[in-house]
Amino acid sequence: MKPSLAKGTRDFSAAEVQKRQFIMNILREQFELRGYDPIETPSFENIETLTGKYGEEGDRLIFKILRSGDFTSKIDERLWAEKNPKALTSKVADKALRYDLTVPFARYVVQHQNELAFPFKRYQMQPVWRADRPQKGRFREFYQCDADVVGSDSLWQEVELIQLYDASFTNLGLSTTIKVNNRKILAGMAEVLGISDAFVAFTVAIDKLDKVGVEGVLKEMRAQELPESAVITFGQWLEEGLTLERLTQLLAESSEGNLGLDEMNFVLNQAKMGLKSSELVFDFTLARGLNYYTGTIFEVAANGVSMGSIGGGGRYADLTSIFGMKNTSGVGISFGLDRIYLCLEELNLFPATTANAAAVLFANFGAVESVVAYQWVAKLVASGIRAELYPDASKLKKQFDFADKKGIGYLALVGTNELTASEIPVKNLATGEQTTLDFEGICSLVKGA
RNA sequence: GUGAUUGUAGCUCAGCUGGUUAGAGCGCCGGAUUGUGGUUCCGGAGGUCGCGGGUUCGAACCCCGUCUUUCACCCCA
Repeated sequence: MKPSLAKGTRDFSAAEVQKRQFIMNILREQFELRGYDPIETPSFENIETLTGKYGEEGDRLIFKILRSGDFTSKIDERLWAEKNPKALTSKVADKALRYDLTVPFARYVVQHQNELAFPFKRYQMQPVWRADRPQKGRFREFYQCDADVVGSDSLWQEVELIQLYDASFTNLGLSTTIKVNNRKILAGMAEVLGISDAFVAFTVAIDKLDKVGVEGVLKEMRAQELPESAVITFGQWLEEGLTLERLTQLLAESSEGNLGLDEMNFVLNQAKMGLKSSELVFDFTLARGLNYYTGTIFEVAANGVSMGSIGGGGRYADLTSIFGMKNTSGVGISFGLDRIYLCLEELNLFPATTANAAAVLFANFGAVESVVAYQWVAKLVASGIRAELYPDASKLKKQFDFADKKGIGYLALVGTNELTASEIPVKNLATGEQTTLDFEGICSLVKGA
C-alpha cells in the first residue's frame, strides 16, 4: 500500500496549522467584537437539504455519500435500465457533504428558531467540500469562515459586514478591493431589456465582462439565445459605460431596479466611511452564481496577487422559507481561509513563526544523568515552560539536529559534572551562546524568548 | 463536466532516435570525533521508473486505459 492523498486534499504540517490559526484568530476576534457567536453544524446533511440551493452547476459539485447496506435493493429494474443519474442519486445516496456554510446555517436557524434571539448573528469556521477539479487556490476540501445575520432586513447589516471585511483584512495586512452590487439592479436591467425570464443566462454573460470584454459578453448573450434587440441595447449601454448615475436613468421604469439602486447608494455611502485599507467599489458586472442571493452581493479580491476571490457573500431574502420559515431575511459573508493563506504566503505577510523558540530540550547523556535531567524537565513544565528530555542517550549531534529540526530554542546539558549542581549550562541554539544558569535563570531566559 | 499537462530514490531533477546490473545533488544511516551541532572527508542503505494492459527479440522511453499533478474553460472560496 503506497500512501497517497485523495484528489484535491492536503495534509497540514505543524507550521502550516499555526499559520492557519494565526488567520483564524484574527477573524474570530473581529467576529466576536461585533457580536457574532460561534456555532458548528455537521459535516454532512440529508441530501435534500443541500440539493437545489446552489444552481445546476452547484448541485453537480456536491459530494454525495453512498447509502450503507444493500442500496441496490431499493432500485427497481426499470429505473436501473434508464441509467438516469439524477433519478438514481436519491436511491443510491441519502446524505451529502456540506457545500458551503450558508445553507446548513439556514437549516439551523429554522430548526432552532424558538431558542434564538433575532436578529441572530453567528460565525462558523469549518471545512466544506466540492467535487471540483483542483486548480491554483482551488481544492476539494477547504475552510470557509462565515459571518451571517438572519432576521433583519436592515441595510446596516450590509454596512457592518463591509466594515468587518475591511477590519479583518487590514489586521491581516492584506490590501483588498471589495466589490459590491445588488441583484435587484441586475434584475432591473433584465426587466428593462425584456429578458427577465432569462435572468440567469444574462448574469452569467455579464459576469464575464472584465475577462472577455464587451464583444465577448455580447457573444455570450447570443450563445445563450437572448433576443437580438436586447443584445444590441445592452451593447450600447456597455459602450456608454454603466455608472450608478447612468443606471438611475436607464432603470427609471423598473421599480425593482430603483429599489436596488437606492439600497446600493445607502450601502456605499454609509460603508465607505471609516474604511481602513480596503477599496470599496460598485461593480455592475458582479453577479455571483449562487441561486439564493436576492439583494446586495459582495466579492473581495486581494490586490497584488493573481488569485480568485478570497471572500464573497450577499443578501438572501428568503433562504429560510425553503425550510418553512417565511419572511426572514439574512445576509452574510464568507472568508476563504485557504486562499487568504496563499495570498499571505505569496506576499510574505505571515509574522516570523517562532512557536517553539520558547522551549528547552534536555540532552540525554545516559541512565544516571537522564534521571536528574528529567527532574529539571518536570520542574520547568510545572512552571509552565515548554521542556522535554531527549529520550535516548544518542550522540549529541543527533540531539542537536533534533532540536534544530523542531525549532526548539534552547538546549540544556546535564552531564556528570552537573548531577548535583544547582546551575547547568544552557545553550541558545540560534546564536550558539552558552550560559550557566540556575532554575530561575532558565525560566526568565526562556520566557524572554 | 470539456481540453491540455505531469508522474523516475525521502526531496529536486538527469536519463540521447526503445538496447546490458536506472544516475546526480540534497537528505538519511554509520565512521573520522565516547560532553557541545550546523564545516570537511570516508563508507552505506534506499527505486515494482504512478498503476494495469498492449506493441516489440527487448519498454522509464512507443500505444491504450486508469489514477495523480498542474493549467485553461465551466464554476467558484
